[in-house]
Amino acid sequence: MTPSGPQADEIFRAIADPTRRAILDLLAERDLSVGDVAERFDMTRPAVAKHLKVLSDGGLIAVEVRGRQRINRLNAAPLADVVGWLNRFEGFWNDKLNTLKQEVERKHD
Amino acid sequence: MTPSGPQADEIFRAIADPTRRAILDLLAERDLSVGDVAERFDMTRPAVAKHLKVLSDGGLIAVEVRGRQRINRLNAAPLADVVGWLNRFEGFWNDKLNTLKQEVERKHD
DNA sequence: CCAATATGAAACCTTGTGGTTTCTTATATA
DNA sequence: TATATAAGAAACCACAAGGTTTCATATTGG
Repeated sequence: MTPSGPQADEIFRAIADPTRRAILDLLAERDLSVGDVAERFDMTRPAVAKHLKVLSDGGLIAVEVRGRQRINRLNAAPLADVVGWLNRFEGFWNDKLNTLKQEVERKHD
Repeated sequence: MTPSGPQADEIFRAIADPTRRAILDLLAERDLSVGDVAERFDMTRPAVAKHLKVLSDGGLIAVEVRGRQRINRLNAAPLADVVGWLNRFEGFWNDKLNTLKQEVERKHD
């Protein structure tokens, strides 16, 4: 059972693209207008605007219209779905880490 | 700064597709051959095989050749990269959760 | 050895995705 | 009010992605 609904797909899709992950990283530091974001990437503003749209579709950013510019603000809450999905694998990499730890400890005897 | 290297992209890409996430969910329960996996989806075996390839490229499954069948085993370790990337947003949704908690507590007064 | 089985591989199709350019619209400001 | 600026919208393009069908190959079991 994968996270609920069509929303999850949009979130996973949103973070699948490296540019979009980088945008989220930027917005984690400060709110930025579309143009501000576009300035920091080697691509045109419309391209960046599309990425912002995808992020918005995933609910990962909120857009505040301020005069003629749109300020994009990070909304990390939906990422909790990703964390939730990852949680079910925690046992697996804990097992791995435990195995590793045990091996290290055995070598230290 | 997004997770390091081209590997991260492959991991994020691998988990972006709902079918592939479902496959990982399956493999979390037991190891399965290609055919075993394909049986549980409404698509042809080659299609499933391609998904398994993507998962393998991301290092998320290990394939053990056993006679004429390939047994796919989950390897969740690379998902730690995703967790690592998500960690930087922890402050954000903790803030959110805290806000929520405070509101609930205020209402309970 | 022969037939069935499990899979890989290649060719192909349709749609989605990430990007561009160009044009329009709305808001600030000199 | 005329002009700069910020952004949305639409048309277009190349390539990646997800799927199919068909064929080839290796192993297993009678």
